[in-house]
Amino acid sequence: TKKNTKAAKKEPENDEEISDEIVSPKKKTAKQVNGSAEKKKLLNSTESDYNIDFNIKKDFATKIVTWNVAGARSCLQKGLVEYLRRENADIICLNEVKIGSEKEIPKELKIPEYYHYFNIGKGNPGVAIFTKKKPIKVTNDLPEIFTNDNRLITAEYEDFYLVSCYVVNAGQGLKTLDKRLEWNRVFDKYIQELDKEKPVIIAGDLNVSHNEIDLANPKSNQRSAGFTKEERDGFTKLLSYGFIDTFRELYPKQEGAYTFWSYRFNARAKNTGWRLDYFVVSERFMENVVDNVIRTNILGSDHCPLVLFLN
Amino acid sequence: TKKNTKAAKKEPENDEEISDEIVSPKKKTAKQVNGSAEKKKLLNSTESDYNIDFNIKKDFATKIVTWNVAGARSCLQKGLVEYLRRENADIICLNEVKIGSEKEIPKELKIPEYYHYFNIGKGNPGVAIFTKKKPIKVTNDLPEIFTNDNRLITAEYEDFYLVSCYVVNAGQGLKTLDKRLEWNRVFDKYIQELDKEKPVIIAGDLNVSHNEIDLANPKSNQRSAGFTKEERDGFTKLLSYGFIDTFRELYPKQEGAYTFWSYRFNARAKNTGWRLDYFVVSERFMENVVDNVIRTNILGSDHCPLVLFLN
DNA sequence: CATGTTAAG
DNA sequence: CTTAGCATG
Repeated sequence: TKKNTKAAKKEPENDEEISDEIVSPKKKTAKQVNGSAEKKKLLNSTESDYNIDFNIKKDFATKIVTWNVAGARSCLQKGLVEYLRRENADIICLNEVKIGSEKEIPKELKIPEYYHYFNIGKGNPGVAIFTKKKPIKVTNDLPEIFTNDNRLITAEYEDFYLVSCYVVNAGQGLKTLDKRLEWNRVFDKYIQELDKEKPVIIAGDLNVSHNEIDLANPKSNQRSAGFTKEERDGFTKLLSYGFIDTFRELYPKQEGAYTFWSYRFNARAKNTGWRLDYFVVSERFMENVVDNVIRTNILGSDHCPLVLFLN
Repeated sequence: TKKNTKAAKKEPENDEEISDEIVSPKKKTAKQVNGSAEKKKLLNSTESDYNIDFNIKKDFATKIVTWNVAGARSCLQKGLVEYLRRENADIICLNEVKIGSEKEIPKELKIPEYYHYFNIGKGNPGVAIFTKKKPIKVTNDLPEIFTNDNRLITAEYEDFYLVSCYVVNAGQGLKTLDKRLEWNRVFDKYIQELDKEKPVIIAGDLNVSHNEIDLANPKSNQRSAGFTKEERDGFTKLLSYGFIDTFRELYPKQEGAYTFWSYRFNARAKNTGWRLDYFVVSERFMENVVDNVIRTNILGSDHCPLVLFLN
């Protein structure tokens, strides 16, 4: 095992130089200046974040990051690329990129050293995978249904399938709970099919907090999207097919560990959050999992990134 | 003739103190304004703007300002109130305030010392009049048609009617030219009715450049909204009923005098503008007009303010 | 290119 | 509260 010391790859899709600048100072109007001042002071880092793996004691060979960026173009202005460069993961899974077409993808997002796969479409959440190693195969969305939802990318590697996804949100007043449950059925079936061939790593925003420990206000959210019995049971069912929620496996009693905080009500400062983003892996793959870290203080979205360390 | 030396009014709708920092509550003559050393430097002012009436040689009793603010809440962030306090007009006409309801009006907009009249509605341009002297009567919109368009306010004073309006834009591809021409018909009729009783001052964005001298690129805009033959003839027709375009009357040969510049193409820096905003007055009232100044370097909107000085 | 609006989260 | 989309200018 080595400590993330891969040789520099040749640039696969982009021949730009990597800029030393932190943020390219895009011209702004007077009104934007206020906002940008806050963004500018490296937006999403603290000193302790700088050595980003300072708390990872064990060796690891592979690092995977997943982040619901809630609009990649906005997140870009808040330091997305600088964070990703610092994280230097082998595989980057982004969701809710909210980019409607290929030609709207800012070129800065296509970080050199990575192959870039986007599954995007107008009005849809959109997901992306950036990967240093070229996958054997990459496919978009589910095979039967929701095939134009731009919610899921499957990347097949030598030793596993990586399924990065943004699961259907049950919506205000649970108005899309039915669609969500239909998604669960098709998704579970799809995952099980993959699992017959190779271990599966599911990464992304599963839009559910599994248990009371996974959100700040379980009592008042019994009928809120993300904590209904139906959604929670759906997550239990997924695990029952032979999968493990890596974070909870590693930190079974850890309270206050969330990955999402509403932009409203100053929720992040008060840590009134939800754990909605996960790495879920095939049981037999758990032995390869070294750690799963929630990057709580990386800003730029209403979600924070999660990192999975593999040996 | 007095020099803008009205007795201090009692505060009509708001009991806040008027800050000495911005404008002394005591009225000043134009000369005193010139001599006073105000400290607050505004985002949208230049040194020569600071003594805002420096170029008005004659005495005046009344000052009226009209400004298409292109969103009053945005303009507020860019110094709208500071400018208005500095201008210290007797009557302020704002259009395109783009505020959908009374409760969305920021309280800072309700400048003490003025009575405030808003004609606003969801999705409509919206207009407002602030006035130090309470009008005899204030009415909204045209009497027959477009009565819910929130485009026009009529304030009746002792000596004149003031009609502040935002005229229908003929639209991209002239798709609302018909509506515009229908507006012209009803508007002309309305103005003529008022003119039978008292002189009329029309103030606002008339959404037309009358002649080639009134825009930077007349040749290429023959079929653009604001410079079609139909709209130009409409303006000629309005004048034919006995009205005068005060700016052109005072400065018949002045080129490059515009009141609007597209936000696009760096138009303002290049002065590729249009004269779309006017004071148009009854012929018999012209003797009361001292000057009409275009405040070219007041920023905050894609239009600039216009000031009418009356004796 | 900017504003306010909407729908989604 | 924030984003991206849209319609209007």
